[in-house]
Amino acid sequence: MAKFSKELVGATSIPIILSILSTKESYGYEIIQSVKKISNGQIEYGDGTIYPVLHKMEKKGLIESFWKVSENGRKRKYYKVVEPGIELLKLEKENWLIVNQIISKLWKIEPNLT
Amino acid sequence: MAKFSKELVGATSIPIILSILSTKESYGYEIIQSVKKISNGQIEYGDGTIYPVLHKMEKKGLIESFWKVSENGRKRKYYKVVEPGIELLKLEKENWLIVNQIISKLWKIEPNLT
DNA sequence: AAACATACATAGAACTTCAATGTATTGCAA
DNA sequence: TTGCAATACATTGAAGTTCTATGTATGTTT
Repeated sequence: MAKFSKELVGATSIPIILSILSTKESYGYEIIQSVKKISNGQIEYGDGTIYPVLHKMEKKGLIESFWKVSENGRKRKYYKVVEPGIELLKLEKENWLIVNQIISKLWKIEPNLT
Repeated sequence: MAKFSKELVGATSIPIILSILSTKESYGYEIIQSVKKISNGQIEYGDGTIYPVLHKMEKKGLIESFWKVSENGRKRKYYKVVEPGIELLKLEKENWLIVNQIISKLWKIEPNLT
């Protein structure tokens, strides 16, 4: 997969997916494409990564899924974020900013803040 | 422990410890105190967190340990970072900056990088 | 002497990761 | 028409990770 450590991937996959779904509902394959595009190819989730994470998020009540048929007849499992997911996303953002400040202080670089 | 998710803790513990050890050699208990101080109490590693991570880092050849006796007779296991650890720290920094930019773009926060 | 802080260690239950493998369907090139 | 690639979702399980709980030990303070 990508060059990032699995720890970093593990720590950011849910926040990233929640962010994408908070702008519009999407399906697994498209989410993979979105992340690849947004990261200029730096992050590339595999099937074995995205689907278990989506299933876990749904099980945790962060997102909901529903099937749709596209215009060419293709069946897709769409996901949309629900309230608990929105709340978690806010929390993840706050925490990320805090940790980023700590790390920036440690590394003597300017943290990015609003 | 702290309020951060274990994923975020897991993704940042090694880079943070490497950073601390890159400024001066230290021992477990002191590293815990340093991190707590730098983060204003936001991050608080427990014994069960810090020692397994230090052992893993040593096993991976990132750091080396040696015992010292302090002025009051107390034996302490000091750790110092070695070349592979320096290299990994550079990599972790780069990756963190990249991921931070991706996340910031996603969250519409202006990243401000050196 | 007891309590607390300091100091290091480990077990193991619970959880996580993701490559490998699977099934399925549509579009396109040969 | 066939074969391949892209699209699309799914699951297993080996390997790894997390961290509470518990342990031992020692110096300092009460």
